[in-house]
Amino acid sequence: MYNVSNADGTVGKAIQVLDQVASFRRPVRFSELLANSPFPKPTLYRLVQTLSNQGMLAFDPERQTYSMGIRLVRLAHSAWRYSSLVPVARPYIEELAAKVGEAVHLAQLDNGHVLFVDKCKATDHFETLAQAGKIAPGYCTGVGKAILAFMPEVEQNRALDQQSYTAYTPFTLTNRAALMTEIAQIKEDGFAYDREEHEQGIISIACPILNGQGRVVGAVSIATSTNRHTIKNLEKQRPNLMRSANLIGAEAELWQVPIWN
Amino acid sequence: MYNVSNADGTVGKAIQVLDQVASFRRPVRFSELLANSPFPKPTLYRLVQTLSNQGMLAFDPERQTYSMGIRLVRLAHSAWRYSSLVPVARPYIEELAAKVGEAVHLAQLDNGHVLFVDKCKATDHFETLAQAGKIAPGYCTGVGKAILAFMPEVEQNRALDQQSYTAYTPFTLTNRAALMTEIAQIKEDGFAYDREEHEQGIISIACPILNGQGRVVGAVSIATSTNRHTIKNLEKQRPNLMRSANLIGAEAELWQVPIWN
DNA sequence: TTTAAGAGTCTCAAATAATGAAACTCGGTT
DNA sequence: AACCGAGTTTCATTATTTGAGACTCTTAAA
Repeated sequence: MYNVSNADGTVGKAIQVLDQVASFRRPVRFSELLANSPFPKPTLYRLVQTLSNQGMLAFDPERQTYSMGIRLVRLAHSAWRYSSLVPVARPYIEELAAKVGEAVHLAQLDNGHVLFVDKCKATDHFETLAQAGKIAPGYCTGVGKAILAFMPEVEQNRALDQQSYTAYTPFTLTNRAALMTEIAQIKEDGFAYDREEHEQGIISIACPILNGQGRVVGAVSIATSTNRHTIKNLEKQRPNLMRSANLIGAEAELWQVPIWN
Repeated sequence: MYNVSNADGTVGKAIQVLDQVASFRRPVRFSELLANSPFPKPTLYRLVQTLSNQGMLAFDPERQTYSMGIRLVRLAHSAWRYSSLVPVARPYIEELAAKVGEAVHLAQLDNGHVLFVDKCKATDHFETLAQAGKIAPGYCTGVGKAILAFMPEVEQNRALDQQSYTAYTPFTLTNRAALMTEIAQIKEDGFAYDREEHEQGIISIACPILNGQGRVVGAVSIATSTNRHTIKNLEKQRPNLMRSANLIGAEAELWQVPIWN
């Protein structure tokens, strides 16, 4: 797990600023950044300048706002294309999506965050991009819970503490204790369910992807709506889902083992 | 246009390293990086360490290789979602794709590079892995030439020098002079064509997206295959394409004007 | 087994870049 | 005219970065 807390040097600080800008999810003024920044004014100012120079941030001189730079998209393309689970998992999740006729999600870990990295819908193919890189809440999604359940205990504890436990729906687990019970069950069972916990009407079944050392590297899920299916129905997909997860895990093993977590 | 050449401080160097790792398009060893690095061994070493700590690079201890870190995907999501042309252009390119029944591409500039940022297919499952963030060659794609043609002269000159002029197909324009002639034509005409210059059998018509100040901020194209259409056919789409480009340009204006170039 | 070579890691004094309090500029108020 | 807040710049101080070289460890050859 990488270490965000003790910023290593200037580079660490710069990345911290990137994170901060990203957290606003909109163009943001310097003073807004300054207000929640640990850095003194000139320091922050220079960081933002440097990042803008480099295209990691984009400065709008008209409105005097900063937003995330387009250069990140170029860099991330490489990450996504060559060093995520995606290149390995693509064929398997496509196959799975075709077989079950429902949306299949692929997620992996980034510093305790569950990150959607790919998505295949049986019919349409293009919401994918909109979703790649999106953060999935760990405590109320199928992939999130599957990954959490199989994380090493120390990291799991840390991750459990970091969850917001916001009640998105009446079914959301809204405290750590409830989630821990659920997670124990998932670990025993090998599968996680999202019972409309994140969005009303949306359910899913998820399975962790383990590498050869039994370390969790991600999760796959089949998502559908309550109009079309029930949890009972989804359970029938367990063999298919597990098979895909195992194949991905096995191949990820052979292929590469970056430290994602 | 941001300034990559004169690295600003440590942060600039770190980003330079990110670019270098990205350029390999595969996991890369420290010594490989060192071989083409302007930095002395310990300096490069510490930079990769820091970047790995921060999740901007991923280190595989098994193989001792570095690849792009998954954290970039998370950061880029914000860029893509909140500060690219995509959120503004999405509805228009979807509409256009539906209307013409062909693939529609959206590209914008990143430091002289033409970057695909979105793509809508009408229906089909053509083999197109996620393209977002992919660099399009400027000199042999529709969107590339459209953008190049409308760039301010100084930047255009620089960009023209940076092209590789590799002959992907027999139709590729393989030198600056040929491209300049073409570009003059495009500027007059308002439209650019890709006549199988990048890939045999693939043609497209592209139109620049101009903001209120007449500055080019991106381009839209309709791409198809020679099996289905001819350039003559594509010409009929000029009104549709132009209308979409204008709408996007107008809205981008109102919305935000980050410096992308 | 020894020696050599190469890749990766670490050290430490010197060089440099980052720091931040304070001061300045520039619109827009009061 | 004085004030205010946001953004920018200055400059002496401080802390980080730097990189030649030395060290370790693994692998390969003698």
